[in-house]
Amino acid sequence: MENNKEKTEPDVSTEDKIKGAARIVFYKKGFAATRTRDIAEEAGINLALLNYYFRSKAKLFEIIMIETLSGFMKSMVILLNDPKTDLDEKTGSIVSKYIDLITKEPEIPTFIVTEIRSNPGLLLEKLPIKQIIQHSVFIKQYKEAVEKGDITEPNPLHFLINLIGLIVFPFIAKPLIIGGIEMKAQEFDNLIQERKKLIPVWIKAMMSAR
Amino acid sequence: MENNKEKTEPDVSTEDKIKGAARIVFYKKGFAATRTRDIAEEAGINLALLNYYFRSKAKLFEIIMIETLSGFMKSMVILLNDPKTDLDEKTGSIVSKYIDLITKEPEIPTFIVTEIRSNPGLLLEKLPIKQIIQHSVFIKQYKEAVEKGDITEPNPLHFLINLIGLIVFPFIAKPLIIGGIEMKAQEFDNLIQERKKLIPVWIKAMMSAR
DNA sequence: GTCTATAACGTGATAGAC
DNA sequence: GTCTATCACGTTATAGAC
Repeated sequence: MENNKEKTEPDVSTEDKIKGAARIVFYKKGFAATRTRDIAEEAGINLALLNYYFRSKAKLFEIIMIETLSGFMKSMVILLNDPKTDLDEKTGSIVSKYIDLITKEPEIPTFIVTEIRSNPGLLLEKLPIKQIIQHSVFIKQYKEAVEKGDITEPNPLHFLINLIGLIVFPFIAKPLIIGGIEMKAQEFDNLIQERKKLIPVWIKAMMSAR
Repeated sequence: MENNKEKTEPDVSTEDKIKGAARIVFYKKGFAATRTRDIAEEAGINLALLNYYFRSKAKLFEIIMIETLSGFMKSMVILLNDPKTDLDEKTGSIVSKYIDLITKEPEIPTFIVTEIRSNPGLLLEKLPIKQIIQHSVFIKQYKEAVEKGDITEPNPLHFLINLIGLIVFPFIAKPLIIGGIEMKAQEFDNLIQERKKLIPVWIKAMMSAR
């Protein structure tokens, strides 16, 4: 029912049309390579309206950036702080949740990576990752598992980097995989779906390796 | 002896000064966000010289891009095709080689990822990844290991994605790690050095998990 | 709120003197 | 080969009519 492009949607506000279009274009091309004309055209509106609703290209970008980042992190924080799930369940739900999420919007990881490079300061003020992760249920459970000997790697940062990396990296490297090996888009999707089952198994094996 | 910035180097050709500066600026900012003036300034030469030696910004970029890509892939192809090493040794040498390489030039992975997004066609003509990898010694050895039951995951693509991802992802996510967790640069380097020993162990555990 | 027209500016590239 | 000066163009942003 609401599955169509913005252009054919009748009852969305102009402001939201612009934001939707900005998301599409910024995700695909990044800030520097995006022209405000691209956004206006994608939104099906006049160029001047962009500056009427948002003051500038930079301001519009910042809004998209912050929304994207916080939207992306939100599920992570919630899942890591769930007291009702153990470590294995947390791994499984994060893998499943994020592979689905990124499959729907595959450009997001590369977008975040490229744009944070040119603006590293923006996020660390806006997103209090540190506090949330350091006092999370996950960290507590991780330390317990290390003490019990279920996990051999004492540093939870390796765990998180590996988990997120195994999920996200194929999407970041997608053009290289597709292009380098002449893979069809459908085959790539299958590969990703396979990983949904494999990554939790891999993670468990890795972190208890000796 | 030759450890200084280009600016103070006496006896490098102007052409090489420009290429060196272009590498630095393109790596850091990407094609779209780079101004030819930035490169000229970094090289300590006049802007007009850039167009004298290289026809345009795009042409200069293409040279840097191709040199970077082929330089980055070269070691991989060689190591994967070495008939004298087994799978474990290949893993170890690739991890060690690439962590050292990227530690020296940490911006390369993000540079490749971001710039290939806007120019996916460029590389797949220039780099015959497919042929080289499909007929590699590595593939042969991998299939043998699967048949012997040493490896449970039948698809070598997962192996390669995981291996490269575990190596490269921390560098790509570096601003997030450093910023998000308020890590010092030195601590990050230590983390990376730890991974040099850990990744081979992890990979072995992952790929023989059941 | 939305449009057209245009100002203001930045950037890639070149002409031409040395 | 190297420089200064400048052109030509694309892009962001705004003024002002509707």
